[in-house]
Amino acid sequence: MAQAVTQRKRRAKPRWQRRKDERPAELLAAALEVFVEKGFAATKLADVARRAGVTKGTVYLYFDSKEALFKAVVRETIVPVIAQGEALARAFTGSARELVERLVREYWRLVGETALAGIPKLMMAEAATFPELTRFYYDEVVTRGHRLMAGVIERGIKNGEFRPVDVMVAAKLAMSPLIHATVARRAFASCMPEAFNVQQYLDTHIDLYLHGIAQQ
Amino acid sequence: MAQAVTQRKRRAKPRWQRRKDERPAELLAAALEVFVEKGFAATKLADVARRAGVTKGTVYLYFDSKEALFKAVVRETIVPVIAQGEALARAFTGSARELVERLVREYWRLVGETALAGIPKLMMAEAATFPELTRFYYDEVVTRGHRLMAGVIERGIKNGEFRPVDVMVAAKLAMSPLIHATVARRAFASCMPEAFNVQQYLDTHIDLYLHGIAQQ
DNA sequence: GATTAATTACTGACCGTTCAGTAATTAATT
DNA sequence: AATTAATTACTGAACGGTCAGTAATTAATC
Repeated sequence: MAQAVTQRKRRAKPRWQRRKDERPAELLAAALEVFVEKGFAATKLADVARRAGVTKGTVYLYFDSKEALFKAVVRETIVPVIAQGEALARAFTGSARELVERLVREYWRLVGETALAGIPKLMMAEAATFPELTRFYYDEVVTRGHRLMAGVIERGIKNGEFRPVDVMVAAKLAMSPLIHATVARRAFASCMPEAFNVQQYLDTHIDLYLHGIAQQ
Repeated sequence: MAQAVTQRKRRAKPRWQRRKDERPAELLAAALEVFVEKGFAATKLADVARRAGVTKGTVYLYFDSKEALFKAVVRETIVPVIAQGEALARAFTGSARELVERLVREYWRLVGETALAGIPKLMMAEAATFPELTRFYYDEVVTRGHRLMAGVIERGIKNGEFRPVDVMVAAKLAMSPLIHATVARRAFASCMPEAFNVQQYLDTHIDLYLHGIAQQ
């Protein structure tokens, strides 16, 4: 009788569960949150673990160190998005100006307004601490993203939609208001209570940019 | 005789100097460097002190705590620049488009390519840790800067140089490629060995932006 | 020689990392 | 199906290095 309480019935939930397969992803998601919020140095692994529903020790079953966890967060979360953008550009059949607009809005949908928005902030903040990771990020994310946009702009120049400009520089200028907005919005979230209509910001950027680069 | 070596002669330079008046500014300059490079949490006060030519204890003669030092760095280094920009705009007599260009280039000269470039990076990274400082920075730097640029754009719309757009949004879009460049350039400095011609980036931004916002 | 700017030596809290032990799960045996 | 043995995912206490902050001491300047 008294035993019935303590005795493990099928239904009673145990103090913890074994979730070998799910843990890594859960830890990465928790780590992304905390790293973005606090930065690398101020992040406590106990905090990450708690958010993932485990304790500190468990982190070390799946990652060698705090640094390894950090690197895994960056490497495994952001690259897929670039690939997605590249696929979109390949499949697109409309005009260059339509594709520029599409890519800008898609970036916001997939990065700007998701948890991934934290990654650029994190890389800016921690670049000096992790040179090799920074190199990876710069090559596989920044440059690859710029090349993607540069290709579109080149297409637009070739078919007469756009003025002749340095395509790599123009690509950076198409992206930089986006990156800055993703970073700044998080940083100053508490300071812009009502204002900063993101949609308007995106609309105006697309409008000004396409007017600016348009032929004649 | 043996004394003559240890004895303090007039000429022999003392082991350290008392520099009550200069220390604060020297400590702030050193602190800016280290905070920017390492972030708040990873910065060691002993390191800051060493760069300022003193030891850790001295820091506490002039600043209450690490946090107080950090806040002083932000508060005392950046605001003067804004005031300078405002004065420039007031005194300017040319067209709105010339003033936009002038402000963009001036921002780069005074912030982008100086040690001050670290401040925006720092604020993005540490905003969550210092809400009250962030509010200060947002009000006294970000918003004030945007209002400055918005005023110029409004002038341009009124006199027919520019198309009618939301001036605050347009102001943000004039600045965001600059802020992003200041932050990204530091973060990825080691990754862009030769490339990234800043002048070309500025020129193209001004060109595209003014074309984009120009009437007709 | 009095004052105080600066150094030096110290403390205590914090946190990444380790690892012995525990409990959840699976497999083997009856 | 029930019992027991074996496995291993997970816990949490403990260790040790680091560093912000402080107290005691020294020496530069007036």
